[in-house]
Amino acid sequence: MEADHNVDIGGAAAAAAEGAPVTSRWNPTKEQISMLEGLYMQGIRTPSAEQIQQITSRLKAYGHIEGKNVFYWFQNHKARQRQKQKQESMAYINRYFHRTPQPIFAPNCPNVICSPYYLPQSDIGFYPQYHHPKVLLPGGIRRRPRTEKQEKSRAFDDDAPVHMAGNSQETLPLFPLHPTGNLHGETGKSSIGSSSAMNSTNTRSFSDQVEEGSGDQLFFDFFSGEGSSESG
Amino acid sequence: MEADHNVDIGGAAAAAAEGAPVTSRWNPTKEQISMLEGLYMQGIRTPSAEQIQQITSRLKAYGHIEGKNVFYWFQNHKARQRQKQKQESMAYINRYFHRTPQPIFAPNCPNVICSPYYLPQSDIGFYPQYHHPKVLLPGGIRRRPRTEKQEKSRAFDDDAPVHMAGNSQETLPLFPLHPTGNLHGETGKSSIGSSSAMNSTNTRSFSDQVEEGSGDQLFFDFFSGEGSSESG
DNA sequence: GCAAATTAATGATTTATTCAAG
DNA sequence: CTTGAATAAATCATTAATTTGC
Repeated sequence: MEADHNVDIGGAAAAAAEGAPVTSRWNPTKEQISMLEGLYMQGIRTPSAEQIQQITSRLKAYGHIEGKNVFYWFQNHKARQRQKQKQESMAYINRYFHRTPQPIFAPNCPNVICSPYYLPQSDIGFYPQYHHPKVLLPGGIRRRPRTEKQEKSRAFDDDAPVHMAGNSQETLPLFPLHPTGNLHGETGKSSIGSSSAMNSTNTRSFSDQVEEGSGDQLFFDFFSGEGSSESG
Repeated sequence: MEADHNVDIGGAAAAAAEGAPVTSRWNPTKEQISMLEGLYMQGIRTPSAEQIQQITSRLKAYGHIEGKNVFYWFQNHKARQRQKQKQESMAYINRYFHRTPQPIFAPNCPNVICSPYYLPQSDIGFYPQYHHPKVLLPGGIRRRPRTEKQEKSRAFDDDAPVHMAGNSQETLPLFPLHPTGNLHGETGKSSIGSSSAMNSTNTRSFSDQVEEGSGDQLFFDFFSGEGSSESG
């Protein structure tokens, strides 16, 4: 229970109120990036919810940040590192093919490029998370050593939020989760305020979502219909 | 700590108490599926957080269900419907090619298969959500009308859960969101009492969160190091 | 008829793509 | 061009159907 009073519970909202550029998207500070990279280098690839929370909490000291940002950062960083690696591999292999008389998959297994920059030195691969070296061939070979049994993966927490009743100091960012759901439309910006959405005009523009207006109509209508005559 | 009153308010927990197979994964009831399908047929493709919450609340009357289940259901259903349609389209085209002397793309535009099983009868395609016929050619044509401007899409709910403080009656499930991360882990475990679990025996099979053992070690170690001597 | 073995569905995760802000 | 954010596709894993042998 530290005096985290400044918890800018809602950086965006606060910023808006201040007149700042309502940062529509997270802008990581140097420190934040450093720390994130450090964590990544330590082998953290897909932080668990707990970890995300902790990371977020820590990083909040260096600027506004939410769980989702951490989540996305790792997601993107991982993907892009892999991408980079893939490209390099490809280049390497290409060069290899163009230069040498293809040893027909020599015993050396030249295709195992592993570790563009963070590979374990030898066997110290005991990261809490999974860190499969994962060769990443240019375009074929789809590895899937995940069939082990899966540590158990970290899934949702169910719908738990409700636990923390009145402690307002923390406001655990809960972090985003899910790719598409989302909230209440434009007001969203203010987010934290706890959410809400006082009016949610309508996000219907590009993808799906029914307009909240008539949408809900339909939505509820359906329920009314089914709800009453169902059970059979 | 807890007296294990097993508030079986949750389906899983209750089932466990009863002797049922601790269902490690959601098992929708007939009613739930019917309603979900109805909603889908109404055009709902990617329900917003609010919608998910409402749907979940309603469906709870027919059995245990959580926001994430609803979320996933739509995700999967959408994907699989599309998949199915694609296959059918392919089959159709294949047959077409094998039978007739390819009219060189006749004026009829035979490639527009649209609607394997739920197409509008003639022009009544005014679903609130997008209903792009979206031909779905076997393997090309990647539509992307999403380039509109994006109202801002409905993203996560940020850290919204905190809203309802002590009202234990509803406990709006906030809904899961996110594909992989998950949320506030620790406390989460006990979540609402709905699921989870009093002792973690049941859901833990796949649930989430590492046991925070060595993993956190590293994690914190880093922060200690960076955190203390970082700042610059 | 029932239980073990298979197969088919489908819930849940992860990875790859895509979009757009800075 | 970089990269945070969002969505879709691919995959994995568990549960319900279904089949098979007794």
